[in-house]
Amino acid sequence: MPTNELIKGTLGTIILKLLQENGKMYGYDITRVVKQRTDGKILLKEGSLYPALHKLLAEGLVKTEEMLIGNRPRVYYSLTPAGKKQIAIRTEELAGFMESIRTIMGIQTTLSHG
Amino acid sequence: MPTNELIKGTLGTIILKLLQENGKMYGYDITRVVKQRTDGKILLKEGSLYPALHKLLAEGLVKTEEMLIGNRPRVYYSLTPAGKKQIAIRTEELAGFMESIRTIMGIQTTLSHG
DNA sequence: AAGTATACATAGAAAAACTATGCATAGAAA
DNA sequence: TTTCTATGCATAGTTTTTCTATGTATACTT
Repeated sequence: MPTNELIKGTLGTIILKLLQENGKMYGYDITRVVKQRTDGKILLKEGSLYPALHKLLAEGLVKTEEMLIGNRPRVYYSLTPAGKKQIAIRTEELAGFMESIRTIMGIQTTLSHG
Repeated sequence: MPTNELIKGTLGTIILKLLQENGKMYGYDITRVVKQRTDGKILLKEGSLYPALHKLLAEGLVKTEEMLIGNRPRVYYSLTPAGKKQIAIRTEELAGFMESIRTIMGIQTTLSHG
């Protein structure tokens, strides 16, 4: 029950969200998207990513589909129904947590308003 | 070098920020302020708080001042010059990280604009 | 031929927060 | 007066997460 635990499990939530957007993705793909979307600020390591994916799989939140591209194996991940449900829950949890942190820290969000 | 590590160390940053605002605080005090400011969403446990305070102390970012209230010991923490410098650095780091997460997750911030 | 990018994986280390204790004072409720 | 709750500090040990460091292998580029 991660009521607290100051944000742990963020990576799992990020992965679920990306799968929701893109339908199916494979590991290497995810690292690139995260890197690109964060201007290189968040660099996922294989040692973080693959265990996180395996955990989501064990939890039944994602499923896999293996295929060969040429001679190279590739494992696509996509959401299960349970995974789809989890996204709303986790996103809200994460948003709420970040809102709390912002309240404490007095952090302003970068806004282009017009 | 916590370039990545998905937000670990947030607690230390929170503590520094609260000390900056309030000048000096003691442990139990901090748990109450955090609870209050986050509407009970973040509940610091002693097992998290005191080790975090001790670590900040060991890093030279805070200093202590012990006193007795009646017969009860109380340990006040306040910022050292090094601690004051750290706040800007860590706050920016945390803000940048949260901005990245928001970008990935597509989280909207609650705004009252007019 | 060598280097870089792609692609998956795991073992072991490190860090952070947690649970569960322990001790003790103080005030309120029963 | 006893018990419960709040205050106040502390640590030992566990769990979780991410990391570093490897290992294997294909594919493309130079």
